Amino acid sequence: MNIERVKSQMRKGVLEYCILSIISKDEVYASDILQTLKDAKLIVVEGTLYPLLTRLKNDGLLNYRWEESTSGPPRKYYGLTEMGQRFLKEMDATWDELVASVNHTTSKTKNQ
Amino acid sequence: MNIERVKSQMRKGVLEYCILSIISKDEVYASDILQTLKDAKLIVVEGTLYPLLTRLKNDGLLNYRWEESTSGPPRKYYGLTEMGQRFLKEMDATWDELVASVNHTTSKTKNQ
DNA sequence: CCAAGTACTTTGCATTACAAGGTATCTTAC
DNA sequence: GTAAGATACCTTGTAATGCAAAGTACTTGG
Repeated sequence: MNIERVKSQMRKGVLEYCILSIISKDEVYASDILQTLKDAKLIVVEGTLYPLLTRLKNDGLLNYRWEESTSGPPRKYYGLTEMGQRFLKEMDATWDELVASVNHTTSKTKNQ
Repeated sequence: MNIERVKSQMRKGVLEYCILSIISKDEVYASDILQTLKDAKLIVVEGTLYPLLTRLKNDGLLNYRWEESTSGPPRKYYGLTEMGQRFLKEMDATWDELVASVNHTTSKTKNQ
C-alpha cells in the first residue's frame, strides 16, 4: 500500500475526461496528448493512451484523419464528434458532482 | 459507452479516500459508511465495501473492534490507525493535486 | 424452531491501466 | 541505397478491483 497506487487509481477515473477535453480544444495526435497530460502532472504512457483512443473512437466520440509529418511517419490527428462534444459536457457535470461529493464527504465544504 | 460507466470510473478513484475520511471522523461500521456515501451521492454496494475495508485493515490503515448490537448480529466498528491518519493526510494532498490537474487540463483555472 | 432482518463474507466476472515488446514509416549519414 | 536512429502506432499479458450475486452467521419475534 503506497500513495503512488492511490494517485494512479485516482488518475484512472478522470483519464477519459481529460483526454476528451484536450481533444476538444485542438486537433491533436497521441504525442500532443501525452505531453499535455504530462504538463498537468497526469502521467500516462503510450500503452494506456492508444487503446483508450481506439475505444473512444469505436464508441463514436472521436474521429481522426491521417496527416503527413515532416519529421517521421504520418500521424493520427483526433477530433471530437458531435456525440463526443455532448458527452464531454456530461462529463463536465459529472466531474463537478464528484468534486462536490468528495468535498462533502471529506468535509471541506464550509469549515476547515 | 454511457455516462454511468464514467461516473462509476471516477468514483473508483476516490473511494478509498472517502472511506478513510469518513472513518477518521467517527468510529463507524459498514452500514454507516454505506449510508454516508449514499448521502454524498457516491453509491457503493456491500460487495465493494467489505473487501475494501479488509484490504485497508490488512495494509495497517484501519483497525476494528466488535460491538454488540441491540438489533442484530455484532458489528465491526472501524477506526484509523496512526498510519491510517498519516496516509489520509497524503490522500488529502493527492486529491487536491488531482483537482488542480484536471482543472488545468480542462482549463477551468482562469478563463472560461 | 422457523421466518425475517441485519451484518459480514466470498466467488466469478468484466474492465482497464500499465509494462514490455513489436511493427511500420520516415530522416539522416555515409 | 542502405543502415541506424527517431518517431508513431499497435498488441499482448498481467494485475488490480468494483460489482453482482449468492452464501454464512447471528439475533429477535411469533
